Amino acid sequence: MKIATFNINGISSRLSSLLEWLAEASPDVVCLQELKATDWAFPVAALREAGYGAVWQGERSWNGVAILAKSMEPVEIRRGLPGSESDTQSRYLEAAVGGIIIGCVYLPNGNPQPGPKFEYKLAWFERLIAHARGLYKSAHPVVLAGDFNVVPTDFDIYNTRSWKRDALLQPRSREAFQSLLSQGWTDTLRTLHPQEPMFTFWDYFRNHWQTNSGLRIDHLLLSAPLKRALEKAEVDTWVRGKPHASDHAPAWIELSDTALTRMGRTLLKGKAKASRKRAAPAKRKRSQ
DNA sequence: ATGGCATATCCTATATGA
Repeated sequence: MKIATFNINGISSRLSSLLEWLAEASPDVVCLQELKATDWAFPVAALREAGYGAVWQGERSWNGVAILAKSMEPVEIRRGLPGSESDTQSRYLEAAVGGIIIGCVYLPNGNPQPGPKFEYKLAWFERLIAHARGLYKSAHPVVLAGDFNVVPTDFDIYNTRSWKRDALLQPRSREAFQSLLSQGWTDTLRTLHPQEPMFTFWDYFRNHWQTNSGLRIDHLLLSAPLKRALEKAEVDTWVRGKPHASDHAPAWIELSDTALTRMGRTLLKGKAKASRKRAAPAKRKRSQ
């Protein structure tokens, strides 16, 4: 199973390149961020024609997240994080696809910092960390994928010189990301490529794409049951090189289907065992 | 400290992104 994340930077003006990438890469699941479109402007018909079911949470002008699934309809679990009912920004969407929980994340950018936008970023991050803890502990197979707007280390950027003051590199942003990982999540791109930067974003300025001056800010994280299934983690950099491209490239992982099948059986067994355990004391009580 | 570019919208201007 191939799972991807792609900050599309405007789905309306990028629809043709999205369809081209879907046809070429054929991912099973896609997390999209920065739709920059209202719910009713989401191109559900074009995506269905391309073979993808979708759930989405749009917003006028900014933000917006979606989860696509090949030949399936993702089953929506939640939109928005717990504890942010008054937050109107569309930044988190969660759905089940083929027995896996997919969390699509668009973390606030946080610039300029310091300031209220940076505080909003950190507060949002705390809510994500709290929700992720529950997901991880649930022992479900979970993938958290999206634009986290954090450059985890200096190795994840071409050069820190002009970015030192940026919200993406601040110690507090990095601490929050490490705190999330410390729950046990696997940072897939870094785990499978410890020696390569693996950039996912190149800004539109100063020929940064042409000089490969990028940042790694799009991440795919795995919960414990999926770790053994991880086979590949890559970035489709060719998409960034196309004319009229998003400033992000799609990043994706490949999970072994045989490992997923095995994992499914183990999880079912575990559930059966757990329900027997729950049933056992009740029986004893009744017989007493 | 600013700008370089790109997207969106209440569009000969402004907010936001990272």
